[in-house]
Amino acid sequence: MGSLKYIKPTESELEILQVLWDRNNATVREVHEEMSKTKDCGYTTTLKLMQIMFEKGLVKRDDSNKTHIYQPNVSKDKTQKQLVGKMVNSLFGGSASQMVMQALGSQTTSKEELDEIQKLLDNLKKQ
Amino acid sequence: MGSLKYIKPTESELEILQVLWDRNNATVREVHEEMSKTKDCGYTTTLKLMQIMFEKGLVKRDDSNKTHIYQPNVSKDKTQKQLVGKMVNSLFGGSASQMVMQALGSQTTSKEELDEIQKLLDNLKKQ
DNA sequence: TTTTTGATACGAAATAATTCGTAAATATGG
DNA sequence: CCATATTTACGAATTATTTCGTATCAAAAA
Repeated sequence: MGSLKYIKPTESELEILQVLWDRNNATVREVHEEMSKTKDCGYTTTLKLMQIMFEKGLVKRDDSNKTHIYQPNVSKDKTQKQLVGKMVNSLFGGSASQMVMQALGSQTTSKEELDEIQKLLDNLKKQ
Repeated sequence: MGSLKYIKPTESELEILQVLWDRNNATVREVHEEMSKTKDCGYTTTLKLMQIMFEKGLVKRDDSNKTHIYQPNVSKDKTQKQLVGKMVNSLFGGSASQMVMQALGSQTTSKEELDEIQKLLDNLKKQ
């Protein structure tokens, strides 16, 4: 079950996936408009990236119309897990809690968020 | 205060920094031996990488002897913060707790580690 | 001293990632 | 139908990263 190969999205690919995860599906133009807010590159650049992502299997697309509609083909959740795991291993010697502490320590976290984490923690402790 | 520019270490550079953080200082040979355990590349490759890191200011070195001694020139803590922060923003829409939950949910975490996190959580809640 | 060993320097090849220009195809508006 | 807009395809240039070969120098061994 699940896809067998781990394709690590590049930085640009992650930006595109972000948009696709948010909107569930989008055309190249829509993705490009969205990304133009924070990044400056030509339309065909975005197009090319998305074509490559299609070849890699990171996205799927409906090309029954001239204007193709793209969708993510990797889940946000799995991708997050994969990249967090990689970072835990390469930067924190495999200790997730080290990373958690770094994240909680340096970012400001609201009371609601802290409560959520507390709940999760309680669950983990039970097991 | 602190260095003004943010140099994002590449993946290979992070591996090298890892060794330097662990040992505080090391020669190219030592770094290379250590990395050879998990990675297969020639000695001059490691050397070149470390020379580039020196130019970028990621490491410093004592070259008063023929065999140079390298030390990290960026702190582990700051680098972790920087990269975690980047990941929180690019993958978790800026929510650190989202990332924390992902990290705790997918990795197995020992009772000791959970207790540590609990302590940190208690502290954060007090404020 | 001569040879061998181990180190740095450095150019450049190999690979990966990003960027763009141009051509061809299809739709849209006059 | 024709002109214009929009889109995809695709080759290729650019930039970043990783890799290695070779020259050179200095220390240690013979």
